[in-house]
Amino acid sequence: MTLRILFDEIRLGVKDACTRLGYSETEFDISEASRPEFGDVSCNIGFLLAKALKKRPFDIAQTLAEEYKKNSTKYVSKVSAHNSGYLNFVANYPLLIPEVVKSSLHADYGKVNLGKNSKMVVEHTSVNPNKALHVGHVRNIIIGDTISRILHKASYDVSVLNYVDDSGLQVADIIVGFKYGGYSDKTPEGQKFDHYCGDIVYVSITERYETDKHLVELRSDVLKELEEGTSEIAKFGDDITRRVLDEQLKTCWRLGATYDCLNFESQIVRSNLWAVAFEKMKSMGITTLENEGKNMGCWVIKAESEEDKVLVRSNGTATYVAKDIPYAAWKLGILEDPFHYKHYTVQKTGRVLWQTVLDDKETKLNFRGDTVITVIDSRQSRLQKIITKIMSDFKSKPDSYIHLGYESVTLSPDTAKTLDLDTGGKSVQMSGRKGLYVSADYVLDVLSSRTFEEAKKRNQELDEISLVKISEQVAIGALRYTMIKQDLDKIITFDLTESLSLEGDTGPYIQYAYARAMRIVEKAGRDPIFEANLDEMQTVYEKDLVKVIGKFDLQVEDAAKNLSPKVIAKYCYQLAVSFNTFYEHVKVLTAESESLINARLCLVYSFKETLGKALDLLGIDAPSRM
RNA sequence: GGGCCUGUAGCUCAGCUUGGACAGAGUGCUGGACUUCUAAUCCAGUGGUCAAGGGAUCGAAGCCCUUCGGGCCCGCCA
Repeated sequence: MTLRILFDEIRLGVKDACTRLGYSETEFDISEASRPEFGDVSCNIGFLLAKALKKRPFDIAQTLAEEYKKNSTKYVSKVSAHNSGYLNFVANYPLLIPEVVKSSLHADYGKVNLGKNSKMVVEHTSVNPNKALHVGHVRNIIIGDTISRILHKASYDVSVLNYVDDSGLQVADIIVGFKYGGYSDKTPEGQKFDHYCGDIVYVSITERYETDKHLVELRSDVLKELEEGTSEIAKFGDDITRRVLDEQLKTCWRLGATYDCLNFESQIVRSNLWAVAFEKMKSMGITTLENEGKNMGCWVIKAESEEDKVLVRSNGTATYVAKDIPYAAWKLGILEDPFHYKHYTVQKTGRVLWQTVLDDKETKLNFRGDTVITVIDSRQSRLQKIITKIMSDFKSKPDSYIHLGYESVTLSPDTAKTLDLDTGGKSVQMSGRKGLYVSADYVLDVLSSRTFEEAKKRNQELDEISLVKISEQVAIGALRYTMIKQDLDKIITFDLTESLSLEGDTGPYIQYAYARAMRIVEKAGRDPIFEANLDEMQTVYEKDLVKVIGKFDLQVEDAAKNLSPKVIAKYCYQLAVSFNTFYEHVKVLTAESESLINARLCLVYSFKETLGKALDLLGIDAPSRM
């Protein structure tokens, strides 16, 4: 069982007491007590009934406390009214402790049945395949990957998609660079191909557009050829794109993210999906042909209180938003699926990665969902709002298409300075085109070597291979945690120096708590006996740890319902704090009695199992040493 | 001009969805704890007119309104 049962019991008990006292039915809150001296659980019903009953909240709480005691309770050991008016409850720990500890050992501890196995699609990453990933992309990847892990834990059947815009302007840019700009398409010695394309080719060709207008014209031609997909240039483009994509995916995998399917824009363009979606919009009256004004000859979408949005230009071509509509409709299963699916690779976790193809000899699979979450930064909110509206019209059901937006990652003044940019003390938006960014690989490498030094200092007997493994796990833990612990609508100012901090509210702090627990379990040299009596654990440190362990599923539910990955980050931190406090104040292996040693060992075991599962939702490895 | 987001301790942020008990962390600074299950830890101290003003409420950091500061978006570009 978990704390949920305790909450439910109290809710029911209070309700019964109200009924018996003849109080009118009221929606009241059962919540964790804000301070330990108030007990474990609090109820605000006194305040809510005060007006109707014309009594002080405290008097009501007191009457209810007396009434509550009349019925037998299982998980509550004490009920009392507080001066403030709250009704407070103390948990029955001798019962709670063993039940929480035992539940936490189950493989699917923390699982909640929110999704009831309904199909959910999460799309994230979706970086133009012409450059290496930078820390801004990392935020997208981590949010998307974490949310898909959480939704899976909440019993959704999740498919993860990565949209590859292989026929867009940014790809055209580097193709121009290779074909007409004099850049070799050979990967330079000691460099990843994605870095070479982004750092050198993309940035310098963009610069040259300023002075060489002929290159700009060539780009338009290349773009057209990429969309048509038949020419020599298009084949060359396809080859380049896939080389970059392969390198990008290595970084994603390094970060711990995996996917189910790669969706190529070029295939959506060639699949006729757009024509089908366009006809549907026309017949539903979603888009109209403008006969006058500045948008004359265009198909537009009318929006309340905002400018009309052009979908189809007067020359008949589709705009950027328009291209997203058939894909969104495809994801929701609204349009017939024109794709077949080809094996791309098997990822490290064993998860198979597929790719869309238009070759009907390949397999037919289903990567679509009843609900679709698209992770895109909030600068795209306006366009995403349009898509959301069209999808709810298509589905005649709101909320099936969800844009999960997040604020951008900017560079701190100090970090900008390392890129030779003086921002005058302000943080600055990253820009791939201007070459103003910090790459994900670079951050991970720096972090990894920093954590390697730390790990080596502490574990001199460990060999190089183990140390490298630990430092990589810790580096990724550190990066993933900073990207997820903050609310989605807060800007993250990335500072290279600060990102190396491994103390306090960080990923490594949490991982360290896990490693400490593992050491105790190892050194104990025996398995805990969970059937034994655990009553001897009576300190606040033990009780608090049990309480935190016991609310894992409530946190998963909260995170999934609100699509808020930080909830799990905060929970992991809380678990770690609770354990470290316990660790510093009570002894496990040298406790007073054999039975107490066993009891605490059970608790430590329960903690590390729970933290391991919670960290897994964040995609952070739990190292047994560090 | 319109739309979205944001303003809480020196700094970075929780808390706001669902109003209630002295507003919490981390970091910084000051001091303390390693012959002990790993000090990437713990303990204590320091630090806040919750941007400002108004409103409804018995009660507001939270709800409503106004104002001010900061960021982003508003192309027949992608």
